Amino acid sequence: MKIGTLAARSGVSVDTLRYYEKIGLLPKVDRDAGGRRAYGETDLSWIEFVLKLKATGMPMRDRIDYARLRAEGPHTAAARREILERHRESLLARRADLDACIDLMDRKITMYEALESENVELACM
Amino acid sequence: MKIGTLAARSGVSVDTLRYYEKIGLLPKVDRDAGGRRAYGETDLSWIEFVLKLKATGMPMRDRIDYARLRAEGPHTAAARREILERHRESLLARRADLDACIDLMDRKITMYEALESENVELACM
DNA sequence: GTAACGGCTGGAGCGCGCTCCAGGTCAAGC
DNA sequence: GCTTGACCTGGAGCGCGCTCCAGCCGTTAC
Repeated sequence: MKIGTLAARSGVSVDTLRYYEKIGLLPKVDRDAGGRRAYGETDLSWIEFVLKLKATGMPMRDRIDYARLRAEGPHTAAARREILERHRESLLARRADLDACIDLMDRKITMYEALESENVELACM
Repeated sequence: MKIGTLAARSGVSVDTLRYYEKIGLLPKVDRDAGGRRAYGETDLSWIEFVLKLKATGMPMRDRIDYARLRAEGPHTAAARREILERHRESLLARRADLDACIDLMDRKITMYEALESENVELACM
């Protein structure tokens, strides 16, 4: 699969794919006879996984570290697992924050409802 | 309270506080005799609230919209409530994404554990 | 009185994560 | 064979959200 196809299938632009390769987020990929990047299905799954890590807020440097370890081979498995475990912890913390903020939204919304129905004045909304 | 005190108490830098005022995230504040910004406790609570909105991913433009409505007065309460309700919905969606990603981390971590203990080879980690 | 500090303004600079461009090569369709 | 278009590289540019700076003024401590 050529870079345009991968871009279409992954939703990542061609320029961004080349940029990701440059910074080490994607492995150096094989080239065809004409020097063009030739991707496989594995590359697509990898990008999709990396996008998930990104979407859940894993910092760029951790994603790059993880990618580098993956490129180095199977003997880095333990280090990769550690990165994922740290990320898992941060996700749990973020979920707790999110829950607290959802509660806050609920309380604020309730205050606004009270304010609208009773015509009460409240400071600092 | 002067801007340096507010910066220390809110954890937001002096420069950033002035920047926030410039873009409308903080209301135009009263000045003392010497032309310096004089903040009250209400300003601090407002900043803390805005930081929470930021921390949970409310886009800058929504925060600014909300701040503008707040500055306009109590008759904008309904519009402000709507912004909070939209944000609440997005937080619920984000929590669902987060849960899915935590599951994914758990599965990947389990795969790594299997890989380490059984010395099995797995593609695309 | 004076030095030092904190605040003021307007505007430039910066780091991140792309995004775009010039100028070229290569290959597939007609 | 020629056109068209996708791909190549290296490097410049950009928008966001600050962050820093010059040059100035007022207040506070000694």
